[in-house]
Amino acid sequence: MSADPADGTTARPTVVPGQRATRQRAAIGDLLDQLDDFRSAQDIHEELRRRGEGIGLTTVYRTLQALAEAGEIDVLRTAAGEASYRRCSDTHHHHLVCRTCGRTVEVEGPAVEHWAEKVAAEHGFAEIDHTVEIIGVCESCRS
Amino acid sequence: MSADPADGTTARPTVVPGQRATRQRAAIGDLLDQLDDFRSAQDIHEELRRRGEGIGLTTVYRTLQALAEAGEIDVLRTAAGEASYRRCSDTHHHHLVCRTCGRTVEVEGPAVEHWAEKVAAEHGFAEIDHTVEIIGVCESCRS
DNA sequence: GAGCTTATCGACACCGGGTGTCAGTACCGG
DNA sequence: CCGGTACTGACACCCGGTGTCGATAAGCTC
Ligand SMILES: [Mn+2]
Ligand SMILES: [Mn+2]
Ligand SMILES: [Zn+2]
Ligand SMILES: [Zn+2]
Repeated sequence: MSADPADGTTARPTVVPGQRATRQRAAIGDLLDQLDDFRSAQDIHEELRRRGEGIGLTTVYRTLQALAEAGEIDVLRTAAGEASYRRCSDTHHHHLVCRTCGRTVEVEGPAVEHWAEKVAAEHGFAEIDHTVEIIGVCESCRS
Repeated sequence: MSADPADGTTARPTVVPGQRATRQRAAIGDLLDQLDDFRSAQDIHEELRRRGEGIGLTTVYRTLQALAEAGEIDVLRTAAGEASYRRCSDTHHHHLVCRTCGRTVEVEGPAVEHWAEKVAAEHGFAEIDHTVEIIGVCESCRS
């Protein structure tokens, strides 16, 4: 989970040169490790304050964005258009989310990946990116 | 394309009882028929005004939403979180969109549909819905 | 450890897409 | 042609998110 020892081989830009390790960033990182479904910036800010962390909402917004941009966490938009974040495994995957409780399962499928690339190529599109999310109601929410 | 004759079999609630046909709705519908990539409510409003239609932005927002909710048009969210609309074919499909010019191609694939259902079932999820969008750069935008 | 440079923080003003309100308008069934 | 009511749209407002900028504090140097 930590990073950047003296070896220059692992190109994990976890700590971009010039990036500082602050109490606030640590707090956000720790919290993300504990949560396991997608949460909005405001949720996270609220939870941190509840736990007694002094931290500003602006900081939470920007830190989450930076983490997302760095690929350390995943973002997805709720139906309302709000961004929500979650620390995921670092392999490519998609999400199966419960629309009631928010429970999230990481899923993957070569079938989709191939399909996406094939379809794009057939239409002359390049530099492809794709979003695939499945939303439904989980087992426990149905009882 | 039209609907609701006297037969009670086709449950196509295109014109919900109590819904009125107004000049504004007609104008929006006509414009949507002419455009063929995703446009925001503001784009559509602007274009209508340019063409001399007197119409309020609020009306455009609400009409597009209603059309989307009725399944008559598709919605998708831009990277900026803005909703954009397009009249599509009425069969289930997904989109291949150019991130430069917005050119849109409807695509479909049984492979993805099956995959989504299988994955959901495996994890005990029901009442599944899914979003699949492919974004890239189209051929002409690359030259 | 002190000093210094500079990334970061965060209160606050602000932005912009979208929504609630409500008085005025115009469909449309009778 | 009329009346009831769905619809319209100007306007105030909501709210997630961003720009600003003085205060703060990492972390490197000596
Ligand atoms: Mn994929
Ligand atoms: Mn599908
Ligand atoms: Zn659930
Ligand atoms: Zn293009």
